[in-house]
Amino acid sequence: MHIEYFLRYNFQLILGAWRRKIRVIYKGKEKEVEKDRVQDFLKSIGAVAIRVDGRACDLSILSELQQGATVEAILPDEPEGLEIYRHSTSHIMAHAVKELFPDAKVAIGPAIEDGFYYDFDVPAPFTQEDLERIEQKMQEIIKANTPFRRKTMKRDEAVEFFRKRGEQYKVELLEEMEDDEVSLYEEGDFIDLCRGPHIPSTGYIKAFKLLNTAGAYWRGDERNKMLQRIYGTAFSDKKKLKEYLDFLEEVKKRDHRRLGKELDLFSINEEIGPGLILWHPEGALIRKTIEDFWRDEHLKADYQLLYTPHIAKLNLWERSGHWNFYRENMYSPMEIEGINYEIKPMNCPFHIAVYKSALRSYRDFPIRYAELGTVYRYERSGVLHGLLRVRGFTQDDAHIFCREDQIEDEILRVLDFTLFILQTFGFSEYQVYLSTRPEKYVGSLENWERSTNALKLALEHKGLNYEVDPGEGVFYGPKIDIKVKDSLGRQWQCSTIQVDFNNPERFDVTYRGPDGKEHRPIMIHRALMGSLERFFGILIEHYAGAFPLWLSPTQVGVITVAERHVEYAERVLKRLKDEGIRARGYFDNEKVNYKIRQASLRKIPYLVIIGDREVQSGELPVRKRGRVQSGPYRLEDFIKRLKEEIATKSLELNI
RNA sequence: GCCAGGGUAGCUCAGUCGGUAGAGCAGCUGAUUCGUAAUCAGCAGGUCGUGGGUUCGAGUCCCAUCCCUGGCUCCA
Repeated sequence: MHIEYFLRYNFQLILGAWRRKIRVIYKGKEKEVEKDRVQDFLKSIGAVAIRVDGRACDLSILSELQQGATVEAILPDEPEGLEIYRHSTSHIMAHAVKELFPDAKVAIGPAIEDGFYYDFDVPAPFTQEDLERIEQKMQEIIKANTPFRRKTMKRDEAVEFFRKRGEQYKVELLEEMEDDEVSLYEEGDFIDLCRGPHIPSTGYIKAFKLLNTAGAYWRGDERNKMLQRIYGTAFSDKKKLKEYLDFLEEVKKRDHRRLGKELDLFSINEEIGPGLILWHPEGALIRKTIEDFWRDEHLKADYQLLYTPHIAKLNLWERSGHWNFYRENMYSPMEIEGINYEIKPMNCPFHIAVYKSALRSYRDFPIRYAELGTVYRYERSGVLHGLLRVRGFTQDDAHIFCREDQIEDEILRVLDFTLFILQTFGFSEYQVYLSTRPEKYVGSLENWERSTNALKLALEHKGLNYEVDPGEGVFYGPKIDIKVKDSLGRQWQCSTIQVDFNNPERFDVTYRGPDGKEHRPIMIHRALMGSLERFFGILIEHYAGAFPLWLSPTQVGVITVAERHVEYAERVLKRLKDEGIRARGYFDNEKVNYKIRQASLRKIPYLVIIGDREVQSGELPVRKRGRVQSGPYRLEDFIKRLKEEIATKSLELNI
């Protein structure tokens, strides 16, 4: 898309050669534009800014351009243009807020992924009505079409300027800047410290909406004052804004907490405790199906399955370093017979203990231990969120013990395995991140170097594009994180693969090498789905509650028309169940429509309705989820098709 | 943990100025035996999150506390 715009709108200014006229290449055609009219021309194609020799600038600098400069239009439809556009909208919002709340102090107001925000220091939080008033005021400012003007000031001068206006946050920002000279943007009565660039005038904004308010710490530090943040979004036209608002609606509809309740999949109970999940029968059935799949595939992939306890002596975590690094997020120890025990926050020490239960040889390698291990971590109350952020969850954990020269191969295997598992659930787009050494770490720099390289090599070998996340590694080693894209295009981090040189040392893990001497193995920690609870939440939203056949808790609904059909329908139901198909009968004395509605609300993939015709013909017409008719099929044929679709874990309903 | 909003029947929600708590769905009972997204009638269902206070009287006002929601911070 950017290429297209580049071709269509890229043009060159060659000043001097034509003095008054400028050669413009526009839509593939060369034409001359009066120098004075270039700005109008750019406006006519909707450019929000220009890129001069690759740097984004205001349109207004056209008059100062040097000879031979290459100028490219930045449009609001490309990422950089949209960012400028939204950033300008945040200024307009701040302007409106200052008009309505003159005592408000402004903090920062950047463009973000889907819009923008601005933080204010105000005595009372904004209400919904305030937002409406601010929106109104913004409309007025946009209608007035006031220009954004860039000004420059010496830094000290700017400090003085903002101090006089009582804008202490701007003063604080300025005082930490290195530059001698800073830029300010003035737009009507509003002036703000800003790097820019900005749109030429407020009238450029065609579609925006203020979305919500929230408290936010100044500079994101919880020791600082809590400011009031207003989130909003802006798009280059009303249609795109509407699409985005519709998307937000769809997100709401798919909310796993709502669907979890509607479909009776799980619940969280205040009396049990926040962040602790109760899996209801239908949710538990889905989980069982996922777990069976997971175990089968792990056995096929030469993993060995383990079960380990839920509590253990605290000194294990002291030894691993977790107590030191994550004490805040671990539950308080409990004293048993004078010794402190801890509910487990992770599984590794147990797997290490299994490893150490016998003398290991290099010939045994790689040793792959896998466990669906339930762990408990204390999460602060404000961060809990449905299934996505909980206090007790089950990791699909594994620890691979191997020699250093086996790391790359093992990582490659794990990568392939991960992608296979994720694809089975319909996640086919990924974003891969390589997280490197964090500020607080343990182990030698050399080990960090080597393990980071091993991860890098594996990724390159696999031909996966990845981004480096500097400093985001775990304290004991670097990691690869994989984010999947769901059916709404949202990204979720599930899989993580971590190299660990540290724990084998701390726990004195060894193996006997070909030389007959003791050596230190390395460990790879990995989780594919991450946490079953969280993954389930993501799946609910990904499928909007309409699970593919193999995962559906009820796969077939059998509905009778009248009481006289029940006997036959019972036989059909039993036959389906005997074949291992999760079928459910709707035989109560209700109208067909009512029973179809009940089953449809449950998002059951296939329904068969049994009336006189079916009893007589012995054939079953099938109603697919989404009101599509299929068939009719003989019962045996229907069963065969169901089994086929379940076995292949098809994402679509194919019958 | 912090800022804000919220918590009323199993679910979704109404409840005016402080005056003795209401609807739809679900549940139960009965009638109806019906052909592709809600048949009709009746019945039952509540310490208004919890604890305290103000008041003749609190779902409503005040305080505390728990939980939920949106963010912030955090996430082995």
